[in-house]
Amino acid sequence: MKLYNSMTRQKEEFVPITPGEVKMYVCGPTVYNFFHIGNARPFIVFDILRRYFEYRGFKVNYIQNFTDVDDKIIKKANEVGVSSLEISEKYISEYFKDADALGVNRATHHPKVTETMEDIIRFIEVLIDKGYAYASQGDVFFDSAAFNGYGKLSGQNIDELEMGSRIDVDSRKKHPADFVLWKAKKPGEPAWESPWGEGRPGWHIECSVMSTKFLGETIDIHAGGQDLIFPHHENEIAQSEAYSGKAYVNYWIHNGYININNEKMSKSKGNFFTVREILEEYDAEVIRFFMLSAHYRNPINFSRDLIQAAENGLERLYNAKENLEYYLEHARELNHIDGEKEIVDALAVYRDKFIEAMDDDMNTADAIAAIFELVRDINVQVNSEASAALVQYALDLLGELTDVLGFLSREKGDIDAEIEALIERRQEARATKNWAEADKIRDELKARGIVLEDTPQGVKWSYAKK
RNA sequence: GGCGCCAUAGCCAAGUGGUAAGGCAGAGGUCUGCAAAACCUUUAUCCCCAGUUCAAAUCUGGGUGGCGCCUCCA
Repeated sequence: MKLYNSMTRQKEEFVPITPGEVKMYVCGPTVYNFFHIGNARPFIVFDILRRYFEYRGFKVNYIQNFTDVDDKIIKKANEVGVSSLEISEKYISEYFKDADALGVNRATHHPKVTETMEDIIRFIEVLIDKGYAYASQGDVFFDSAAFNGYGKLSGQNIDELEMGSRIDVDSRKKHPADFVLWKAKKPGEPAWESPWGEGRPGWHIECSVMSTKFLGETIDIHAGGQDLIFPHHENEIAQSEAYSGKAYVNYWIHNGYININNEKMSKSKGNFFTVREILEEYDAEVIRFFMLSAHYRNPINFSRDLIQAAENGLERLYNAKENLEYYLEHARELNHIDGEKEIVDALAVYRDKFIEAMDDDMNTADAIAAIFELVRDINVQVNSEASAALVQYALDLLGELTDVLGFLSREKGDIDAEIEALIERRQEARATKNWAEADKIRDELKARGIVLEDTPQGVKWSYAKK
């Protein structure tokens, strides 16, 4: 499999540190609010990367942190008048509600900063001992000039950064690019005991520590949004490589933004939609489909029209699945597959196309195209005349591929007796060519969210779109 | 000022050297009591200019337009 590595700026063959295993870390949310569609992109996209690795037989150790100590959490807590711990715990549980709803699988571990404090302090002590960090009045700074690879990920030259052009530089810093590892306590802030007095960790140090703690000093993949490249990931590299003397990450993977009217969706601009509000209108799989219909590194513009188009596209996939299920129940001749081997072989080609696309830097757009081509072939070749064995094969193959992308997981379930009776009554009306009555019942069911379709084998029902 | 990304049909979007995947929307048709689903047909020479090459959407240079990072941000 090839992955685009932000460090080398090219696609590279993925070679895991340990054969058959993937150690990956994804920067998680700062929990002070509901997350928006833009935040959801890395969660979804890297969940797919993980699923794909698992599909290909890798064991994946997947770590995603919660930043539960942070300026914004403290600010929110003060506004609401509760402790910052109450805020962070609340939004961790809200995070899981939305992420679960989106079908994002839970990470192997979801470590929190508050649970990693001792490790963080020990890590900073090592950096000071090694001469990469210095303390000043209860704060600890990383000495960026002491680490000679600073800027290698972002391509920034340490002396050409416009440091201080937008915010004032702390006069205690030796170099403007130095960043804080530990912040001394200010009044009204949560704090932990440390060798430098009471305080709390800076933002960048936590990811270095948690990644090292759970995955080791060198890991396979570190992922996140492109906006984390500088300074967050750059700083992580400096901290971790200064600490261990080893390469921190083999493959840096960054997703593109979600835009609105061609501008980055962000909390500070206020041009965002929360996942919570979009889920009220659309099924979670529609959001997945929407995000995966473009390559993960390209920006996606968000709009209702595009979500609507995604919903329509997804429906085509569901129709194919439901038609197959219907054939399976109503197939006239079962279990002899004479003359069908060629069809089976033809369908299997789409699995190869799917894998080829995913192997190429997770090209989900091409992978989805392969699924659509599979569906076209299924619709042409597999019908009510097909053997049950062939129908089952097509259904399994479609399920296999869509599972990797998290589509088509919705099951129909059973229909209730009252609806069933109405369908029966309509069938009787149709038998006597009482079309007015039949159409009236069909309209009534549609109003109740049940869509009927007449097929040569009988009537097929499905749920109306959300 | 430094670093970087993008520009393909009405819309979305793959394709990164050999004469343009897929989806949505639209039009026509087949099937159907009607509808739906499905199938068939139909819609592009790839922002502009110059260059390299037998051959470029794909490489190089120069434009134009848009976006991002350099402060917290997925």
